[in-house]
Amino acid sequence: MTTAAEISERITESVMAQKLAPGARLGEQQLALLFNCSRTMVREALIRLAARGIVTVSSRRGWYVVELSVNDAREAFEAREVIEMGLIRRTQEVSKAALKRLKNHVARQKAAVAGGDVGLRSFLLADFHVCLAECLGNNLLAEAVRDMTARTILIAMLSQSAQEAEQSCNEHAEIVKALENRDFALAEKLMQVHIGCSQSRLNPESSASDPLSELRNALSPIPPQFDRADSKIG
Amino acid sequence: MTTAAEISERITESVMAQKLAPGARLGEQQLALLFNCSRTMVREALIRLAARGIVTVSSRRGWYVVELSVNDAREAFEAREVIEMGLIRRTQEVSKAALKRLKNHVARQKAAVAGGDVGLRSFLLADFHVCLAECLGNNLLAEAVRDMTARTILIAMLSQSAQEAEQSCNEHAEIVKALENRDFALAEKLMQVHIGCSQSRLNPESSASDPLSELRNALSPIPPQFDRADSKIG
DNA sequence: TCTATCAATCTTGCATACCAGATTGGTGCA
DNA sequence: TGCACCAATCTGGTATGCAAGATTGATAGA
Repeated sequence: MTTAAEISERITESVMAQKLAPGARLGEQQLALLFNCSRTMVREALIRLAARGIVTVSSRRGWYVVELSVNDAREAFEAREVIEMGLIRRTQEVSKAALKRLKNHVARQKAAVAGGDVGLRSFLLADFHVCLAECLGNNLLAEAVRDMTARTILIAMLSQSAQEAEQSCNEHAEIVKALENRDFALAEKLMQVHIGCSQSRLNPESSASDPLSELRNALSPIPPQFDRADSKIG
Repeated sequence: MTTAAEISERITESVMAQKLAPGARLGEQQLALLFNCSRTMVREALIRLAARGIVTVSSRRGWYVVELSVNDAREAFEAREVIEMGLIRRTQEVSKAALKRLKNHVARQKAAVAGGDVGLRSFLLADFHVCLAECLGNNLLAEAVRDMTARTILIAMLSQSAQEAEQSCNEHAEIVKALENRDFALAEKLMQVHIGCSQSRLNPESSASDPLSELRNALSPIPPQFDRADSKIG
């Protein structure tokens, strides 16, 4: 059996690892089978995730990973900027232990980027921000950052390229370095640029509030050079 | 019947109105009776509230309004400062409609302070901060502010005096005025002082993580001048 | 051939029943 | 009198069952 907490954690992590796309269906019965538990447990997990803005339920139709509107997207990025920059701004010192933890985290990110496990890479790059909030001494805001980071991932679903991931990772390293040098103004500025970058990489036509977005995207016309001539089918 | 959303809203509002003290018991059966619905609905509401940090459950003992530790208290106030100051800082303009709404809200606060309804007064003074976040254009952060404001209320349970309420209200008015004058730096500073004030008014011996706090408080020795001689009982 | 209607099926909504741990009050023994 | 043990009861934990809305596919009529 699996507890509701475990189920919701697994789902959150899968979202952060980009293993669950926006709009993905989360059937109660399916999940109950998968986690070998009753629908009650699954429902409890989904209700929690709904309260955190990760999933939504459409009455008697099903549970789905949220699909954010462009305004939702703006709010999520703004929220992260406000919280993460604000946390750095009011920091006066970062403990040795915290710095060590952060450096360690960046090292793991580097390894994941080099290793090529896209899921792990995506998760760690997002989790860094949660880790940072914890290291700056506020678990309450760290939880908020977790939810909001998950949301921003659900927008930027255009899977990050290896190159972009490496840049992200480097920016994280620079932020930690600035914190170590007690140059908090720089750290704050770096964070602003870092979050701004993710946001600017957004594909403005993607997702949005259009319930057909997924289909539209999947069925978009194929460029000539990849046409049937090069396909094995047909 | 009552829906889970309504139940959780009612409980949140009661907390904000200081009608539910930290540590207050929320029995499933009791609530089901009160709201004329099944325990399932009540549980759903409580699970949501738990995800938002308003209530906790002690296994097979019961649900309770959260009692925050001193560190939780620090984090909650810090979180509010970060979010609310950050939101103001990045504001470049407040729409006419938003200003009107804010002024209207302050007027309602004034009326409540004058009127003497302690519950309504407490609720409105807290709700102002949620309203402000909404007016500054971020509903996601507004929801976060709601939860965190509720938490700070659960710390400062030493019911605010009428005088303090009036001061709070005046500070809100000043913040709105600064926003109207586009003096966002001033507004940010005023907000910092305002939140700092609530925090500094904390009674350091209150609540904390002591499970006996409520009893301890209720059974604290009675000062001589209010002793049995003046009591009708005995 | 196209469309409108209906039935079968799938999925959540909600209540209830039963289980197990925690608490409390009582009882008997030292 | 005080303590330890036990049983009754209270409370949440979990599963299950049935109801009802939504969807989909089939069928019959135009």
